[in-house]
Amino acid sequence: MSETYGIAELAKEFGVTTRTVRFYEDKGLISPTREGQRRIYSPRDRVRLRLIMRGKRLGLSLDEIAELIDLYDADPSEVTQLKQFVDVIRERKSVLESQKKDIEDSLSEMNRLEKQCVQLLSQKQNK
Amino acid sequence: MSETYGIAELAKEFGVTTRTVRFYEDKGLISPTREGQRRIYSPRDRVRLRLIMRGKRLGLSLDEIAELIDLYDADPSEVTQLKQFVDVIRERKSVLESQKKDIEDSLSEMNRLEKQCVQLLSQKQNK
DNA sequence: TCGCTACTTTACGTAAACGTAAACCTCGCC
DNA sequence: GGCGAGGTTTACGTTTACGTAAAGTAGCGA
Repeated sequence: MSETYGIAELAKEFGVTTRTVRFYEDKGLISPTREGQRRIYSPRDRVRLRLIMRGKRLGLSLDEIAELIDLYDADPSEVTQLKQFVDVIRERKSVLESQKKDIEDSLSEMNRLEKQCVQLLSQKQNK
Repeated sequence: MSETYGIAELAKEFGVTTRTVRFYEDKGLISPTREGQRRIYSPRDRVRLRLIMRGKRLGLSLDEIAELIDLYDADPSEVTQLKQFVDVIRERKSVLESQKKDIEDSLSEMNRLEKQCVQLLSQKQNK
């Protein structure tokens, strides 16, 4: 029998409120079962929450995140579907690549700034 | 004498509406000069717009972007300020690093999915 | 002088992603 | 059997980042 989680437990683990977790359910991002009226979360729900959080860190909207999660779940049988599927994946990849470039540019600027500061500091300290 | 730009011109270049450009001015992110009542944008404003767009692609809020732009502009004279400055930069760097990791994870998942699809496709095609 | 185009201010509207408050279960414990 | 902790639904409130409409202005060509 596999592990289950309560709402407070998951909320705490991911650093959000229970309201947020319920909100994601409203949006169809997770679908816990019920035990009476209480929500019971499966490991699968937990994985989804992890995906949601990563999406948010990358600046995606909940709608975009939903589409991505569907990507993981989908199981395209038709060849046509499969081809569309590949297109979506490549689309997504190119977005990620350009985002990666943005980050690398930002990082090298930050490194430059840091270097300047450290140098300035050593100058001021040594006089 | 250096180049200037009109609002429609810049809006078009960055793929946003003029409303958006004015909104950023409202938020203090850019400050064009005026020629009569019309806004005149400098190359500096243009650079800032570029920074704003990159920030948005990385999922930052306009407030966060404002802070980052201040980072570039700031010219800390005091040693104490300089040290704080370095702290802020390192903070920012660590956020970027973890974002980079998220992206790389996403990318490898996409690659895995793509591979699966392509393989499935070739199976179906060859039967 | 008219009319067009591009720009302006003012202001109300909206979608997303929750926050917050109210009022109601229900389970375990003293 | 009361009650406190933790969960639930319902619903209105809030912030961010603009959209959109109205009404005015300024320059420019016919």
